[in-house]
Amino acid sequence: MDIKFFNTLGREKQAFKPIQPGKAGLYTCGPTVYDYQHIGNFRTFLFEDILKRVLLYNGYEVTHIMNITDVGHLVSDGDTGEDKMEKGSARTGMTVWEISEFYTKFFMDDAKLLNILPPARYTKATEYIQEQIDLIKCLDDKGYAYVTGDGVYFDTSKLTDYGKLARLDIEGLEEGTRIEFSGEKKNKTDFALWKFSPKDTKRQMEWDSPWGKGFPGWHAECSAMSKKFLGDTFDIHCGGIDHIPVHHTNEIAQSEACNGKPFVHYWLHGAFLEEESGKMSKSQGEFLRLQLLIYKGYSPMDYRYLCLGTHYRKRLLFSWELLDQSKAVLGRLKQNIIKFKDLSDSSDLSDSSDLKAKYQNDFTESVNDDLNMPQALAVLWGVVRDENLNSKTKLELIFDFDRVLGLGLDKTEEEKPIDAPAEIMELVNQRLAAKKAKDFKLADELRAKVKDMGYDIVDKKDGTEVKSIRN
RNA sequence: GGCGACGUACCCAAGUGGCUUAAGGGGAAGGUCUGCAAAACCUUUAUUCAUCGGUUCGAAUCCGAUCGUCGCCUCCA
Repeated sequence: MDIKFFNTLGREKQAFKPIQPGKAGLYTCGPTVYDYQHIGNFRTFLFEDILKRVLLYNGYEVTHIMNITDVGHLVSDGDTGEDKMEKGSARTGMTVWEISEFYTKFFMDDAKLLNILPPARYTKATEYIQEQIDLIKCLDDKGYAYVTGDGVYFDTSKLTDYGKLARLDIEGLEEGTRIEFSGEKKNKTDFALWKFSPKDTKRQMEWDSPWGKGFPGWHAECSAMSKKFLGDTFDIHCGGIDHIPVHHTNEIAQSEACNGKPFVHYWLHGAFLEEESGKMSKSQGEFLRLQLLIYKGYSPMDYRYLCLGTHYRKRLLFSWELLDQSKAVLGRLKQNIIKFKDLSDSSDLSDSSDLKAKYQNDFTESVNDDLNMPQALAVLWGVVRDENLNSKTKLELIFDFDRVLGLGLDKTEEEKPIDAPAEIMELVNQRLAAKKAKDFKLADELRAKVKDMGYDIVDKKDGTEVKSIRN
């Protein structure tokens, strides 16, 4: 079955045709490790994870590269040479290298909690400086670069199709410009390939280059590292929707100018997670981290399910109410799985392999249609509710679907009754006695009392269980 | 100023010309079970897709206008 992707290049759904049969090269723009990643960042990483899982589900061998940007993102265009890493260093008192390590670790921990499959390789920008210099040299040799007082720039007027990905209206851009250009750039869209270290300050991160001491511009890394690990031309490149007009546009310019070949066949971009006040942004102070959700009693999987509920190209408005909904749904799904597990031994219905195949087909059709996860979830619920499927088959289908959903459903286990403190158990036993004596008034009072102390009493057929109340 | 996206029930959301006089989930209401709860299960919950006009045998889906919301053009997932 074909997989269809909405290709930003062309703005239409296209059937995926890999360069090498059965294989897919995938490059996804990773985090800039100058701060924590917020759940909005992770929405994009989750979308990319789903994409990769869909390719794997279809039997592709996926080579996935994700960069870690630990240098080179300038705070603003007219800045003083400080980049985000150096700025973070000044803020925290750590060296830039310590900062990089610190936030990279937090990023990877959160990614793991969200059940995001790790890439074949994480590539740190600072570990591939030579490759970036080689790229810039290549552009310089071919006449695409020029040197100014503060760096080496790419001359975008040398390309006839600059901005094709974003469908940039260069003239409109010029007219509507809100920022003043003080530098020596020849064109508004020209961008830095290499920035020189400021003369009066010693940067923590700087390298020698044929043009002078400094650091690479923030687009160079992706072009250089994708070339190294995936080749001049590869299959799929992803990122947030915000990367279309600048970062990805410039990557294309660099790579295609140097290599003389098309850079990427399919560009996929994820829409933003927004709050009531607009999009989540690190530069606007407070932001939501996964750890905060966990602190508030939500599971990382609750958030993953939340993201699954909306198509990746549609913007998503985050709210706690929405997260509550997701938590409720996932809880119900797991309850069902536990029920099916109990029933699956006593094969309640004869198998219906035709029906199973139909569901499998429906699911594949949904995820292969530009990652239509809301549709895929509807198929999942169809399986859960279908009276003509036996429990064993339902479980097989659910776990099969979870290879794409990544909700860790195969690890679903009944919440173990916990060992409550003795004082709680004492009250629980008193209630049980009251219940047996049919003194329900006292029993209910005792249950309320226990609840106030943070525990739930649940009566089961074969006894009473105590659970701690989270949140 | 330029570029672009979006507006489907109380909430989230799929569907983008006839298979759908609109999937799925949450919530709510009623029911089964239980001393009662909780959980689970069953039933019900949009003649209607921002508004107005047009195209068509046929539109939520195409075209136009209007209103509204938002993003980008500056670092950004």
